[in-house]
Amino acid sequence: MEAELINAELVLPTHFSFKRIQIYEKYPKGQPRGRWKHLKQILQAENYQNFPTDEPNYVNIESPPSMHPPLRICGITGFEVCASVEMCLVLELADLNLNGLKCLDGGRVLTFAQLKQRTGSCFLLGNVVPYVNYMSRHIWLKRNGKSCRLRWVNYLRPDLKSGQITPHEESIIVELHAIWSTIARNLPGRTDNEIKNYWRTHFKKKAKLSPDNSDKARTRLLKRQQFQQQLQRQQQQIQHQQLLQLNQLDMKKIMSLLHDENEDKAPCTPQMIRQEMVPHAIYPNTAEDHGLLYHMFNVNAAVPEASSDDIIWDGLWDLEEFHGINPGVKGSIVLEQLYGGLYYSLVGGQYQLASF
DNA sequence: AAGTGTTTCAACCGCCTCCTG
DNA sequence: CCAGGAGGCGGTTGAAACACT
Repeated sequence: MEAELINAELVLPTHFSFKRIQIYEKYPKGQPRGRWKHLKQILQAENYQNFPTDEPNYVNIESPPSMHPPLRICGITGFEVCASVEMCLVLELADLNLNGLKCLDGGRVLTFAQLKQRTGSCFLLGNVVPYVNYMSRHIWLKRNGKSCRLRWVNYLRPDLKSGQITPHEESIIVELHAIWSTIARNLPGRTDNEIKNYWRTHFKKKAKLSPDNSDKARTRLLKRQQFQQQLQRQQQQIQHQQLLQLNQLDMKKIMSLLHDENEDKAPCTPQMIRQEMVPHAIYPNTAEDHGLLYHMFNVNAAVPEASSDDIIWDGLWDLEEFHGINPGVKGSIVLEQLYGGLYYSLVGGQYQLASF
């Protein structure tokens, strides 16, 4: 195994820059400018090609977010990393050992794209610790988990929205500018980096040209505060209504689960309830999951494309700020909202259902 | 076609907070 | 309580892409 690993390293360069892949072709003699492809175009094209296993390209140098052992909750699925079924599945499929030093796919380096193909989902890759460690240690040494994660979040995430910023999105950016992460949370599929860049490109120059006197600044601040207060009020109202509905709908199921727990004498953890009630991996930043969860809250209602409802709906995901809950544990937050007045408390090593 | 200025945007940097052991 | 690490966040950089002459 080790010998084959060394062979793979000889084939592959020691380090890839995310940006400089075509640098040697820059402005060749006799070639017109303007023929360079945007990185997005390169990626798109490569997605439809079958590269040899050990041939590096823009697709297979992707890395999923780092998932180091101290992190208990998967940043992608919201589930506990150790308890993840997907983890076992991926490890089995990728034929990895836990040290991450075993060469993949019968001695050849398995690319990210191939792993993605095998598992069938990008979501599962959030848990492939050995794969990331292997890659970072042996091939792309100058990338750490943080830079890979950043690339995933800002660029590779499957639920990222492409295309122009819509007027609706623009209005939110204008209202809330300079708090990029908040804006990003309110605009599904957009990253804070993208919004930041958009602001700098489209508005900063204008702001410089027209002198921003104190009155204007004050008005904007006031407007911003009003907007946030309005948002908060709407969120609270909607949350209250939804919780009332859900309490009625789900109480039976919760009681039956608790009943089962007593029957089987097995501990009923939040994860089990979560799996029972919400069989899909909850990661509400995808359009699909937004749709799913929207229907959970709004039976018989259509998912809005991009309306003021987006703000209200997305605001639900910011509720951890109100409750002071760990922002990484989104799956749990959903459940705490779902069950309204009910929550789980850890008493004497056992989870107990209680009410607020 | 070639040169030059401008815009776009992926990635990096450094500080901060939070979590874990 | 403390130290160390991971991740969040806003500011910044600089190469690629684009626009204009």
